[in-house]
Amino acid sequence: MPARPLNATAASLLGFLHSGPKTGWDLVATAERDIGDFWSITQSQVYRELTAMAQAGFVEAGERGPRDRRPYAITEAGRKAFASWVEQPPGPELIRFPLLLTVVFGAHVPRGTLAAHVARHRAIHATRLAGYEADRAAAAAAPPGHGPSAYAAAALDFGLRYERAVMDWFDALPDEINGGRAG
Amino acid sequence: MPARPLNATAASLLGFLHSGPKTGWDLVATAERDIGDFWSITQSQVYRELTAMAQAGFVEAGERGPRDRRPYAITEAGRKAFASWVEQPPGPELIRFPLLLTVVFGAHVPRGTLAAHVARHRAIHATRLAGYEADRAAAAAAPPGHGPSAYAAAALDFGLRYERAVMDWFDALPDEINGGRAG
DNA sequence: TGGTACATGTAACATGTTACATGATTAG
DNA sequence: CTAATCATGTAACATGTTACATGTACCA
Repeated sequence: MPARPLNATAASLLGFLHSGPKTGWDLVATAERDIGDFWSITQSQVYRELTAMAQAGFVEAGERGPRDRRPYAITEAGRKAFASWVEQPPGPELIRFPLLLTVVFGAHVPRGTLAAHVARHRAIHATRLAGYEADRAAAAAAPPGHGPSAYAAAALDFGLRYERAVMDWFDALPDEINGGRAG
Repeated sequence: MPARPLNATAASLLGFLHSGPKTGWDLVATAERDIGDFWSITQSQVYRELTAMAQAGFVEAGERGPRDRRPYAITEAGRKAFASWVEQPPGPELIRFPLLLTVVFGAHVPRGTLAAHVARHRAIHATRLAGYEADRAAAAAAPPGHGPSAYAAAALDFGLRYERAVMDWFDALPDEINGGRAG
């Protein structure tokens, strides 16, 4: 129980547990929905962190319910750990964009290949942007007080602006990268 | 020598080696400069990958020079491995933005703390954006044929658009997140 | 002659990914 | 009855991070 400082993944699980006990499964779904666009977490990690945090006394497992559901609740120690995590300055953001790697090494990539990769990703981003726009429209249409919080809205706004920037970038790409039809 | 498919980090080292032999140290510096903004690599990893790729026959170590410099050259097998890596569709991009985590859990974060974190990151991004803008200006001023390649320019353009989007996002943040002066 | 930048490497550990094993419950 | 979904968990491995140990060459 050496109370090592939390990592961001563990901290976000504690964050979600502030609104009541949740099972590992619930946490996976919640994380995917609420922070998945800028902080991905796998199921495997969730169970691992939950076990470790139970050890450390930051969460407590409840009785198993139907289908073996096992709810975890945040403890006082967990709240404290979260509170002190939150005081630490957040680390720098990390972007890993494999497509850009391919672009940078474009001189060593067959033209058609590069163009195909670019086109594929452009389509993915177009879909994602459309999804965010739908989310925003839904949020705007929600009855007052029932839409997402300002915090969730800010996260969505980030996603929206990011995806728009990416689309603009795709659209500004020169033919060498974007247009080539030759092999 | 089971010719496992390359990971993106190893592949980018091979990418850099296309322009001639380099030492681990050189590769760290090159990677930092050319792809560091969207693909970070540590020194430790470079030496590890280099050792593994030498084992696999993708690179060959040359004679040690002054200061124990040990240049690695890409081999034919290495070129092939790179070529087939490049044909694989690039994976999805990964963004890990700890500040956004703090924002999403804003309801459980003291107002002043949140505002301070936001302000700190805004400053960081402002600096980074200014740096990119200077890079672009320098590139534009370079004598014809001596500026960065279209590929490098595309990568810079991404960085520029990304940072602008982030700044716009900061500027659009509501007072609850941005403005709070109270604890 | 002393500090800084260069240069390689290892060890230990943290985090993330993939794949699998197992079983319960629900809906059609 | 059976397929899909819910649900937990483990194992093995890949990748990334941090810290340290060691020594060289250059410059003031």
